[in-house]
Amino acid sequence: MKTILLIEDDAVVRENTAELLELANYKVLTAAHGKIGVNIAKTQLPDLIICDIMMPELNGYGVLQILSKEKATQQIPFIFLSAKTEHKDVRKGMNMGADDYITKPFDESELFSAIESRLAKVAILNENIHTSNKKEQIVANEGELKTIEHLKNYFINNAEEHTLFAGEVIYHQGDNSNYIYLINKGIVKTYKIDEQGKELITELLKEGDFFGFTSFSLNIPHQEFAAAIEDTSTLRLSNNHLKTILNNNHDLTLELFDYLSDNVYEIKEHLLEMAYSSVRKKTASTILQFSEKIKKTPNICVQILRSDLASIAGIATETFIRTLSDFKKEGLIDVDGRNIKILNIEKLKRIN
Amino acid sequence: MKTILLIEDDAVVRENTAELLELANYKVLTAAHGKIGVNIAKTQLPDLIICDIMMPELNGYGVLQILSKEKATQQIPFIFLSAKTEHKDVRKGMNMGADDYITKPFDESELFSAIESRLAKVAILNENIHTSNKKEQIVANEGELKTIEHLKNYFINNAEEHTLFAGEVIYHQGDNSNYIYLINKGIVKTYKIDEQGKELITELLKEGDFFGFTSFSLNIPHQEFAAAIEDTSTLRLSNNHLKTILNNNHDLTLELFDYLSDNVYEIKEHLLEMAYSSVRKKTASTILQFSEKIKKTPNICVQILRSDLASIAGIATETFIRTLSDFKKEGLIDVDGRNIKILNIEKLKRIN
DNA sequence: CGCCCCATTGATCCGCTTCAATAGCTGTGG
DNA sequence: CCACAGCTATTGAAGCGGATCAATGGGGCG
Repeated sequence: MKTILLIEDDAVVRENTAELLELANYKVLTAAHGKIGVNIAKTQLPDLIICDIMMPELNGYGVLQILSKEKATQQIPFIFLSAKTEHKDVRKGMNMGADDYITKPFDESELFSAIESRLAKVAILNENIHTSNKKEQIVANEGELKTIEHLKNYFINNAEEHTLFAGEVIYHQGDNSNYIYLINKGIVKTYKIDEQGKELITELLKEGDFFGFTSFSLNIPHQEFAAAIEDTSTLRLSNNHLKTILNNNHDLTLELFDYLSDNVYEIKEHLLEMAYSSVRKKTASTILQFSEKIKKTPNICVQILRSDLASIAGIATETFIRTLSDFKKEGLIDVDGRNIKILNIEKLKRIN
Repeated sequence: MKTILLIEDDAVVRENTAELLELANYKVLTAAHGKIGVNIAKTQLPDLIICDIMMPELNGYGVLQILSKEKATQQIPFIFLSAKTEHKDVRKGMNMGADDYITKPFDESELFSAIESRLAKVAILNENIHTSNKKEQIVANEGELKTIEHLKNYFINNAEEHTLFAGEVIYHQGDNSNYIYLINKGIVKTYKIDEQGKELITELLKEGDFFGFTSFSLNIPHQEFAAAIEDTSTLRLSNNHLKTILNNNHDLTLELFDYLSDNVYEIKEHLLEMAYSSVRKKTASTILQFSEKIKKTPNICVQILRSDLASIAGIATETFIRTLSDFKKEGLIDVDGRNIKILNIEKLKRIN
């Protein structure tokens, strides 16, 4: 019988869910908050953990972080439980290494399918480890790249390094697309230029991000520009090379597909904001996004031109600066030269 | 030795390219415009055709159309040659059944790699036809779905039909995403709603389009709404079912990947316009896009609410209508009830 | 030390949204 | 078959938000 650890602060949800799981013939351990959860996880080593995100004492992210540091607990499948809220929270969790997540309220079928699929994955993984010592060697080649993390490793070992100075253009709109890039170090913007020469930044990319996808089967040239915002090192692999890899690694292909659709949603979010939001909102969410994304030091936007920030927001540089000044007067941020420090993150998020 | 037919009106380009190809040991036939090209193709049955898009007499699309109607010529690989121009033109060509395209100016390596890869595909195809009569039966199942067209057929035969009245919502933001949809008949919009309740249409989908992708490996809920604009029939297949199919059909997965990245570019284009274009431009390109996309009768926008059009453009309904009135006065369009008829398509495209 | 690029602030102007009122269309029920 | 309700299209007027042009201030790099 499989053991499941359920960490959830709301007693009602906790008990209902536990009951459900027991009916489904799992052994259930429960914890009312993160700290207890971590202790149980370490001592009992359950087969799977389901964990709420918003909790007092120690929240879900913290639990995941602690457990993923220890060898004994790091490979236990971890499923987040969250209210139907920001997509971003989810991605944050996934980036930290969660395996799946379920939104509250959920029905049984969702819950069980998530659990089963995660347990099944572990089973397959174990089997592979036991049966295939030979394969281990291939992992270093292109035989067995299951996840995007594997692909990143492959890039590090096999791709061509390409270093760029701040401001240098990586590709132009209309260039043939021959490479897929992974950022090794630095920040890159992809942008478009309209007929009047105004620049709009469509994506900001940092260490660990891929870019440069157009099409695998066709010779479609790039539809946008890419340039380094600061000194940057990229790893690039030819389109065809990557295609060969994908041909041998179906799971990876599906992961990349997900990566891309995630991307689509982010851009659509941007689209909505672009269409209807006030300059105040655009400004606020641009600095929030940038500081969150780049995160050298928390809550600070550093070393980026005002004009670049403005062209993420899609507004005039002067307007952007004016709004910054307003925010400063209102005590929401502090400006020190080129750096912007966020003082009141909550109020900034609530701006409309 | 393989024979290549080159159809190109510009004598310089034609001769240079022909020379290149001959050096590479192909037999080359040349034609100075579409009509000659079609004749040569029918009589000589080359192994591959390279054809310019913009030509006098009969343009590239026409050539492709004619040749794809005849059994003898329809399976000859067809590569378009085009100036580095609108992405859209390319997609148009691909939809009509071209196999690849090359942008001018090109270098030899591009040209040869395109040719080789197409010739290789044909070789594989032939081999399959000769060696595998058994497989033929499987094609009807889920064994061998190589292209998106195959997938569409599969949907028609296996997916659950779902009919909707105009205005009916297909899924809400926050809903769990369990299905992938193919539109059988009708028009669907996907849209987002901002905090003030304003609606922005992120995509318009018609017969033959897929939508509803979120993630294959995770339980990510929909991040937008989808609703029928007119009475619509969709075919839907569960996420897991599609995933199973993709697991068995790698080529199809790559095609879907391309389909999605194509999508990304379209949305980014929209983003740029949203950010910096005037209302006149937004209005013009909205009606152009809609009439082109929906194309019941050429150059007419029919049966769509003004408010829907305005929320593609991302502007107020009143502003949209006002701009329509202006266009009418300027003789660019004609308005008849809910219908909009485009009179001067060129001028409309040039609006800024 | 000086130049140049970038940040900042001011003033003006116009395009677009919003609110409001009216006209036109469509479908439903008596 | 007509009348009325409810929705959609259209036009008008007013007010404001943001772009643009222009000028000044500041900081880093050669």
